[in-house]
Amino acid sequence: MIDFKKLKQIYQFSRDLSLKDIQELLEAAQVKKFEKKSLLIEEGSHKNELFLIKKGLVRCVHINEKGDDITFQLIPENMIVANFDKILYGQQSRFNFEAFEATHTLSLDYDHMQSIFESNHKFESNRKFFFQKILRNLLSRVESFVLFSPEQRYLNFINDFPELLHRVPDKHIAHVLGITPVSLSRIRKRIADKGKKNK
Amino acid sequence: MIDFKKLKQIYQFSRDLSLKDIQELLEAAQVKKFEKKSLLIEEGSHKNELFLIKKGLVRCVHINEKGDDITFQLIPENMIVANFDKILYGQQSRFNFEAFEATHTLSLDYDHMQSIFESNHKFESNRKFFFQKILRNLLSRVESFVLFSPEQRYLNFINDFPELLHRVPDKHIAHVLGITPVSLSRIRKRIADKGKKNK
DNA sequence: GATTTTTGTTATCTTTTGTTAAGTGTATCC
DNA sequence: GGATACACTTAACAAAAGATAACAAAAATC
Repeated sequence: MIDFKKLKQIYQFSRDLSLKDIQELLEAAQVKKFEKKSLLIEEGSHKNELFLIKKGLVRCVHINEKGDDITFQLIPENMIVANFDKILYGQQSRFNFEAFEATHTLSLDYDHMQSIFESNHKFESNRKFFFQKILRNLLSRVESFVLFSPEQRYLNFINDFPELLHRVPDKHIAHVLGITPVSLSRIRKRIADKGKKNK
Repeated sequence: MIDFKKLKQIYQFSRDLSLKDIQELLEAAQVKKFEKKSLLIEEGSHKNELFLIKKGLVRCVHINEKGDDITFQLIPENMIVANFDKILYGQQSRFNFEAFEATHTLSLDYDHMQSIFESNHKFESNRKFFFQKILRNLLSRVESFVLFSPEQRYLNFINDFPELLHRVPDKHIAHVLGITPVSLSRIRKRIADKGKKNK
């Protein structure tokens, strides 16, 4: 029997496909839900699974040698969770991927996805969709670090992900921006003071 | 008649292919050479061309609103020059890609490459090769910004691209690392002083 | 609802960075 | 080879950031 909920989710993921075309994806993809604080992928894992976040929020966390918990990335709806260490280097994950909110995902094995992409050209647009999402995100982050100051970087973040401000403590956002929480607090104050001046 | 030089270069690019398989790539790819200081892609361009650097070095440069020349990336041998703005967003390039040394490339139109990849599964490994190169580079840069200090970032750079130190002025390296040339000079001094202490 | 934990701000002190400018050595170019 | 341009270092000052600690507000937990 067809799982209509899953079907609907896949449709959102890939609108260009015919019902017949998505048969394969339908069989491969799984709807997976995670409770808050549970791990999608844990440090040391060799999991090759991809997750498209349908609802919720995932925090990609690295524990450094001091034992500090550093948020490497925040992954909200319509972004992709992937074990880069495994996919790019065949190594175990150096990160925990933690459900920061109750999270619904569409999950797919990376190798399986690749073989589907290879065997059926109809999925070409999906392949592009997938890699574009990842590339855009990484590139814009590198740009923000090279071309902008921390303050400008924060303003860009507010602009790009306004909802996240209310869903995530500032300290996590600070780490994503490559600064300390205390420093972010001061930046926020500076921005607020500028706002006052202009009145 | 077969261009053996080009053939040899393509072989390096994709060792897994049979002679027959690379026929298509051979027709599509072009060996292009650039004089020092000439532009592979210029700001404002909608060029969709990819360049695999076979010899030489390309500097990806952004001119900011102050008129400062900021090196966004250094692209040496076996790395790929791509007009991200065009490929990811369909927009004109915000960067100049300048041959910093006399540079030999293997060039391929992006759309053409995609269609070749789509039409022949034998090129699957090439596709992976291509995207892996780009993803690894971007990801490691984001990591270096989020997880490491400027000093550690510089040490990592030395480790990853030791040759570049002697081929590129420090000021360009500083920009790639997201710091100013003056600051890099101080970091270098600090590292040198630490080395002395430990004697 | 009281207690505990987490979060954000602020203060202090130290370190680092940005900025600007000056000085020095090295390449480069008629 | 003399003039010019460029690269790097250093200095001086201001601005910003890191580290740490203290405190208050907010959130989570029981």
